[in-house]
Amino acid sequence: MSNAAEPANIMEAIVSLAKRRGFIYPSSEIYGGLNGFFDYGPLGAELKKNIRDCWWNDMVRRRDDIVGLESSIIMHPKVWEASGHVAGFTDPLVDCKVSKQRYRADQLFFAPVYIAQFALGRGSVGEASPPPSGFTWSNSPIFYVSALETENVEETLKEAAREHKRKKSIPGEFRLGGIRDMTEAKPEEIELIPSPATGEPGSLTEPRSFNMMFQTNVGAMTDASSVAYLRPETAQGMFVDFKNVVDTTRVKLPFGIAQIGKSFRNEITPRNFIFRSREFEQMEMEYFIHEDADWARCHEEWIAWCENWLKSIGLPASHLSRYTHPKEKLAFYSKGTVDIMFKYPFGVQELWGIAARGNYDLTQHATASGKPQELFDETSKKKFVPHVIEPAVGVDRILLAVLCAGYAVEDVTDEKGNVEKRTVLRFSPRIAPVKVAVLPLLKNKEQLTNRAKALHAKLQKRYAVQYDDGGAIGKRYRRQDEAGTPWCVTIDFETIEQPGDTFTLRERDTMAQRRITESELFSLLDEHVY
RNA sequence: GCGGCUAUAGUUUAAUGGUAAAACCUCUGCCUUCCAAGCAGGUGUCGUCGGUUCGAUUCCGACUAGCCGCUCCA
Repeated sequence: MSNAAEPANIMEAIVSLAKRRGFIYPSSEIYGGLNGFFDYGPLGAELKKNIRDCWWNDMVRRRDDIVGLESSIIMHPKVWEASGHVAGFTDPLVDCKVSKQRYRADQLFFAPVYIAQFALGRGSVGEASPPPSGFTWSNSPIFYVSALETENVEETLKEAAREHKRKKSIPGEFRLGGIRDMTEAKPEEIELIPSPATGEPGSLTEPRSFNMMFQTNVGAMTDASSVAYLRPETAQGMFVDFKNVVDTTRVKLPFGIAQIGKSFRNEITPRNFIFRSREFEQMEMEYFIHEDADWARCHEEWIAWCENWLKSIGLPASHLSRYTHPKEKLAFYSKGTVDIMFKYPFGVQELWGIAARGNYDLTQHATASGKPQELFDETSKKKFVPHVIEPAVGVDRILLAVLCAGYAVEDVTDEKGNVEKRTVLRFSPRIAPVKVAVLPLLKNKEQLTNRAKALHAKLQKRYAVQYDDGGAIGKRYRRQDEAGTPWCVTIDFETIEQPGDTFTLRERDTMAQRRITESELFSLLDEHVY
C-alpha cells in the first residue's frame, strides 16, 4: 500500500492522470489554454456533480431548518457596493523594478522634501511653518523620501530625509511636504520617489489596481450606468433574498439559506491546478440566528458539521486541521473565523471557511437599499437584525482534495512474483463518478455479454455505471481503478452455468473477490451510495 | 504583475539546422475462463506568431500556457 509517487511530482502525476482519464482538461486548450480556467471532462463532471449532490442533500434536503436558493450570477451593482467588494476588492500595488519587491500602494508613504535656502526665489511653498529669517523654502522639492506603513510614518520619513541629506551632503534645514501614500502620487512624481528597498528613486512602477471582480455591461449601452459585475461570491444572494425567503417560506429562526453556484474572481496568480482558479463553484450557507443567540456555540457546531461532512465523502481526518484566524486580523464586523484546512501535496491550504459575520451584511443592505432587514421578536416585542454563521466552501477545492487524498500508486505482485504498479483513485462510493462497472468475463461469448448487458441496463436506471467488454479482464479492472470505481461485477461462467445467478464482485481497494447476487448488489449500492 | 526554469502523439519521454522515434493509453478486428497477456491495423499541422537561414521542431525574439519562488488571496 505504499505510495510510490514522489511527493514533489505527485501534483504533476495527478494533473496528468486527470487529463488522461477525462477528469479535468485545461480550458480552451486547442487555442493555447486560458490561465486560471478549467474544463471538467466526463468523469470530472460526474465527480463534481456527486460532490454538489451530497452537499445539497445533506445540507438542505435532509434538514428541516435549511432551504435552498439559486440567485443570479449578475446582480445589481449596488449589491457589491453595499457588500464592500467594489471598494475592498481594489488593492493597488506598486512594484520596485530593481529589488522585485511589491508593495500595497496604500501602505507605501512618501513625502517631498524642501530645503531652506537664501531668499532668492518668489516666496515659500505650501502651508509650512514660516522659514527661519533670511531663508525661504525651496520652490520645488529637492528630493523625495518614502517609508512603509509604521506606527509613526512621519518620524520615519523625517529620519529618511536626514539620512539622505547627510549622504548627499545637502546643507540646511528641511521640511516635509504633505505625507501621502502611493495611490495619491502624481504621475510625474513616481520617478522621483525612492524605493524603500533600495533608497534610490526611479525603480517604482505606477500603482496598478487589481480589482478582482470581473466587469461586464448589461444592455445595449456600454457606459458607466451599464456596468455590472460577475459575482465574486454567492453569499450576497442569500442576504439580498433574505426577506423574500422569510416572507414566502414559513422559516423560523434559527434557519439557513444554502446555495451552490459559480463565482468569479480575477485572481492575480491562479496557482496549484484547480485550487485557485478564476471561475469556480461555491457551496455556501448562511445560517441566521437571533441577535441574542449563543453564536460561539453555533459557530462551533457548524465547524464540527463541516468536518464530519468532509469525512463522509472520504477525506481522511489525518489530512484535516483547523486554523483560527487571529482576532487582530479579522474584519471589524467579524466575531471569528475558523478555516478547515486540508493537507494538499503543495501544502496545508484553506478548504472550508466558517465565519461568524454578525449582522454586518444584512445591516449593510438595509442601509444601502433603504429596506429594513429585520425580524420581530414576539417575546421582547422588538425588531432585530439576525446574526449569521457562514460556512463557505469551494466545490473545486473539495474535488482536488478527494483527488489528492484518493490518489495512490501501489506495488502489486502477481502470481509469478513480478512487481507491477497499480494506479488507483480511492473515492468514497458516495462521490465516485462510476459506482460499479459491469464486465462480461469474455467478449466473444454471447451468454456472458447478454447477461452483463441486462444487469447493466437494470443498474443504469439508478446508478452511474459502465459496461466494458474490451480486452482482458485484468486490464478492465485496472482501468476502473484509475477512474476510482469502487466495485466491478464480472459475469462469468459460474453466473450462467451454476444455480443462483451470482456474479464476481471485485473491490477496488483490496482487489478481493467474492460471489454476490443481484439483490445483494443492489443492497450494497443502496447502503454506500446516498 | 516580477524573476528563474519549461513547452515534441491523449500520457510519459527520445533524437535532429535537411519536415520526427519509443513505450503506455485509446479505437477496430481476432484471440482470451479473473488483475494492465498476445497478434494485425488506425490515430501526429514538434504551443502560437514572427525573425535569421537555401532550409528551423532545433538558433533568436515576442506572445500563450505550465512549474517553482515572490506578490496577492476582501
